[in-house]
Amino acid sequence: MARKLGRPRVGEERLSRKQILVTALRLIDGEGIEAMSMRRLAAELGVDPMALYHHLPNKEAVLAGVTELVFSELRLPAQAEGPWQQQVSAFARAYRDLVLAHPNLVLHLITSMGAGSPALLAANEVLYAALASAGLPPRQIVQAADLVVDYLNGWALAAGLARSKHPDEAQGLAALLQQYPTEHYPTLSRIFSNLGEDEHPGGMEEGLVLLLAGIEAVAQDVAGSSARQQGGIANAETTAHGCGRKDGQFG
Amino acid sequence: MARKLGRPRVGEERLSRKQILVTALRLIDGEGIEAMSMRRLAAELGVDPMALYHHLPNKEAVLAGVTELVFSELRLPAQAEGPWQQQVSAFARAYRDLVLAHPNLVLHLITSMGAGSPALLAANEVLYAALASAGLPPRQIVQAADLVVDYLNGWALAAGLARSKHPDEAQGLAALLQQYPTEHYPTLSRIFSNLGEDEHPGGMEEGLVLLLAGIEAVAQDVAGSSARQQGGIANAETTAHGCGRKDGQFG
DNA sequence: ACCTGAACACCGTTCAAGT
DNA sequence: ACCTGAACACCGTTCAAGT
Repeated sequence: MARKLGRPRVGEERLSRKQILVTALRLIDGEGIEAMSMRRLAAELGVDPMALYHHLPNKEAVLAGVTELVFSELRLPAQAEGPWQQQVSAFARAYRDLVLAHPNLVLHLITSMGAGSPALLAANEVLYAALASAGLPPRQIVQAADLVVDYLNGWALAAGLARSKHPDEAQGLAALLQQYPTEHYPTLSRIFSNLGEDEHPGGMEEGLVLLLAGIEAVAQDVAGSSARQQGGIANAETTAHGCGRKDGQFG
Repeated sequence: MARKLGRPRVGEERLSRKQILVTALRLIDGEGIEAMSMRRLAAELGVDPMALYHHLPNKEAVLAGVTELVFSELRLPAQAEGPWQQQVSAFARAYRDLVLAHPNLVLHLITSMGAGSPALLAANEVLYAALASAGLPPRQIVQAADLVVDYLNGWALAAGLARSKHPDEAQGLAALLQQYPTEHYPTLSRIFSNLGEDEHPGGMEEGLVLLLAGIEAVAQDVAGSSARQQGGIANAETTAHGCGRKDGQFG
């Protein structure tokens, strides 16, 4: 706070990349993603806006750095402990906790799942190892991992948005439905009226269990007949659907 | 193009809400979401920027209107035709086609799935009707629908981003992996090296099939023993996992 | 009613200048 | 090297004025 101008002496630099990112994250967590402007961030640090550009090339880099910072906090489970379903569940919980700790960053978190930071590759290593221990062949491992990641991102999006918006805006389907006569959307009306008040699911586990059951069905299918040609989940479709039709519009 | 000033005569208004939204969508599809500024949009319409505010209250309303416009194009399948798995698949394909037709809008599409436009309630009506015809009780219908929607949004996000970014940026996990020695991420390296070049899944159907298998497992479970207490997917966990442990950290 | 134009309070970023 | 300050080219939006 003392010095006002000029180059600081060695050891007393006022800024660092890390410090900028930590402050940016605090700003985002506290006031939302739109509050994080370069000028506002600089003000928060008590510094000229342009000083930031000596540590990070642009705003996009700041947001990428913040996202990387958060991902580095991912508390991955120890590998290969317990049944593969529990490994996947533990992975999912770690990701969920990360998102719920920083709901205002959710859009950046989920859009960065495909990026290449080491923290992310480490996370994928854990997920793939869990699925590999289920006995799936490579192609199905990738399919199952994509399924898990896509689901987690979709769930995180919904949960993050619900947390970062004002509670009055976060209307569920049930609430929206009450603005219309019941005969307008008969199935929705029937289902939600037959649902207890506190019976709404909403958690991540419920969906994950269904999803694991689906993966397991394929795993058993593969184990039961390892000599099927070209393997693949097309077999699962036949098995699971009970009707072998492969839709022509697909793909 | 002829008149320059003042109030237009009746019947020759230069602007309409619909026209603004259509132009905004064209701009987004053609040049990306960040190209859609109020000033740019006005220029595209050959009009003063402030003219827009007589038809829409602010930029957020423009984006919401564009999103609603796109959702109104959702080509929902006819209800209750064929087995429920095909109904869900048809619903999923309709949503996928919508996203792939407007990849630059993907973030707004997936964040609006929870909003309350009539088009969206109609879509949910179809999805819930399909799941209801699977014989699931209300609570599991909601769980399964959430699962499907979350997965579709997660998939749409990944697919939309891949399409709207430059192809060189859209690196898959396999490409990123090659920057590291194989012993760094042994499972990932093993799996992707055992995967044929054109064997990468990536489509929406593969995951959906796994997911439907999981729902079906629960549906059979419910049908097979309808007298189980409080029903619910906890049963599916026991059945599917083959290990009755309910993780304490869950929830 | 509908469009205009100036103005306000913001942005991200470049560039030349300070120490 | 690191920070500053003015400047540029944008934003979204308000407000008073035109017809």
